[in-house]
Amino acid sequence: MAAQRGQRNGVGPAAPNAAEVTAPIPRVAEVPAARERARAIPEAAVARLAVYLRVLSGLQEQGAGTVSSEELAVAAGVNSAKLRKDLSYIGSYGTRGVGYEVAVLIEEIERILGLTRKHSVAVVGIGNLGHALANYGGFPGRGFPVSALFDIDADLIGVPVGGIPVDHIDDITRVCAEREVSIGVIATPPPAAQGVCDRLVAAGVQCILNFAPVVLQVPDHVEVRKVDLAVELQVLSFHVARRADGPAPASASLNGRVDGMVVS
Amino acid sequence: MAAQRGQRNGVGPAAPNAAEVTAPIPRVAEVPAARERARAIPEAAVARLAVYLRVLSGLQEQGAGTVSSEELAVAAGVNSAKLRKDLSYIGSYGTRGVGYEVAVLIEEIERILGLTRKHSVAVVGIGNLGHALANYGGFPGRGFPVSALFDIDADLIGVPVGGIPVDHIDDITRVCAEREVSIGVIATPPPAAQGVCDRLVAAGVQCILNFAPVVLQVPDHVEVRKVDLAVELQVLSFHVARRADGPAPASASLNGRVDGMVVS
DNA sequence: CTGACTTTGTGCACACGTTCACAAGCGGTA
DNA sequence: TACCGCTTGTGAACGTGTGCACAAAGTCAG
Repeated sequence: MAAQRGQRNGVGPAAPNAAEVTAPIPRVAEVPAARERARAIPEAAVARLAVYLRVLSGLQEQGAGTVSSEELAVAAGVNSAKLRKDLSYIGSYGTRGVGYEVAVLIEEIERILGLTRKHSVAVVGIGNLGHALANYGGFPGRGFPVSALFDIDADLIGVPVGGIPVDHIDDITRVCAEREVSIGVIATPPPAAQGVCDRLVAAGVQCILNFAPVVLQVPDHVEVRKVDLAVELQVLSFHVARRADGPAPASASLNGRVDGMVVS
Repeated sequence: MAAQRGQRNGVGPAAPNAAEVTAPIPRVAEVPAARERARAIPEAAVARLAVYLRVLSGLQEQGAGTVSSEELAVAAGVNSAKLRKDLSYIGSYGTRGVGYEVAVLIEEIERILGLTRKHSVAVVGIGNLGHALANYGGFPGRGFPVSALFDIDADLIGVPVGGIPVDHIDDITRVCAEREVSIGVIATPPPAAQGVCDRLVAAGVQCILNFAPVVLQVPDHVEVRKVDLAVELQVLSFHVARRADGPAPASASLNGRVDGMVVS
């Protein structure tokens, strides 16, 4: 979340009945509004939009033309009111009494998430995880071509992984510039992470996805997201421990899931 | 955040002066406050506690005896007030005017996170990611021994990965029971995820870490956390796009990071 | 023993995110 | 055309989490 220093307009204690934000102008005037709107989307909502997008793609493949907020919400595992609010952040693309047109929604979410432009990804650290990431099919299929791989191990240099040859980390600046990499993924051992991060930043990468269990220091203009597997497990561990204490609320639980669908 | 249905005792506006943990006199009827307290720790704080724990381990290896909230906060990348509040959720283990004793803090955080007990982990889906997880050193070193691996591919069965032989997914119930697996990790292709999830639940697994881009349906008593790589990238993409619009705040940024530390 | 200094622990206020509930708006139907 | 039922979009209430600022509580020097 880094920055955020910017003072927000004095919304204060819930602007009583502030001038209707929707503006008197019919939503035809979308030019500045659409872009300006993006700044206001809560981080949490952005992450959910990505989930909706995936669900919508699935629906589209099944030939669905429209969906109601209720259907989509269930499929995405959220409350329908939240879903509608999330969608309202990007505009009004639904039809009352009917629902949302799948194709339109996909297009709009992709636009807001910036997926209309391809974002080249560079993966640094071609160990087990790096291999997995380089081969991960979910990336290129969704607008994130992995276009560069780096490592420091001489044995790996030049060897293609997932179709892309591994470059030496010393060439990171040049290669990233050449291939217009905008997102860097750090999958190195912890001690190397900050150094790699610095190099990525120097190479002009704007966003970093960090898998190393290290707190990265970056300039304000660089966005970092981290995925820490150990932390995830520890949070789960906490829940196990918490449950072990409480006298357990008897049965109750075991809700109405019935389908015994099994891996096929 | 699946469940949460349970009605919380009317803590309401901050229990006036919650009994001090160390005090032998639990003025609120209930039992050991320490356990009860666990229920009140915000999810976000739990995740940060895990981070503090990692930083503390590093400090301990460097021979540090005590740390102030300020030092620890900087190392963990958070605000010191937030850190103190997070620590206050687990008790009062600091000394005013001095700071926290590293060893004590480590012990207490581990206790709260339930790390004093080992949690066996089962990884399902031994593809690229599954391999990475099976070999990931961060798990066993921190109380999470990976003790079972499963896949549906006959060619993999019996082959040891990271020292553990792969079992067929059909044996999941038996093997998980034998090895007392409490945490399941799903690293299968999306279509297989829900089926695997159902089997894990049937096998008695209480918590699941899901890497498949699918919304899992589980009974209320099972805790699920998901890691979705595509979503992470899309959120980053959103930030890139957002930045591309705004007139860019000129330079400014580039804060005072100086150390040119580079991967060695 | 006293007083100055340091750092914790937390009350409070604010901002953010979630949920509810309902008016507005649209399609279908007679 | 006028009505009816359905679904969206959103104002407002609520709950949670964050950050500030300070009293309480301890150390250390003299």
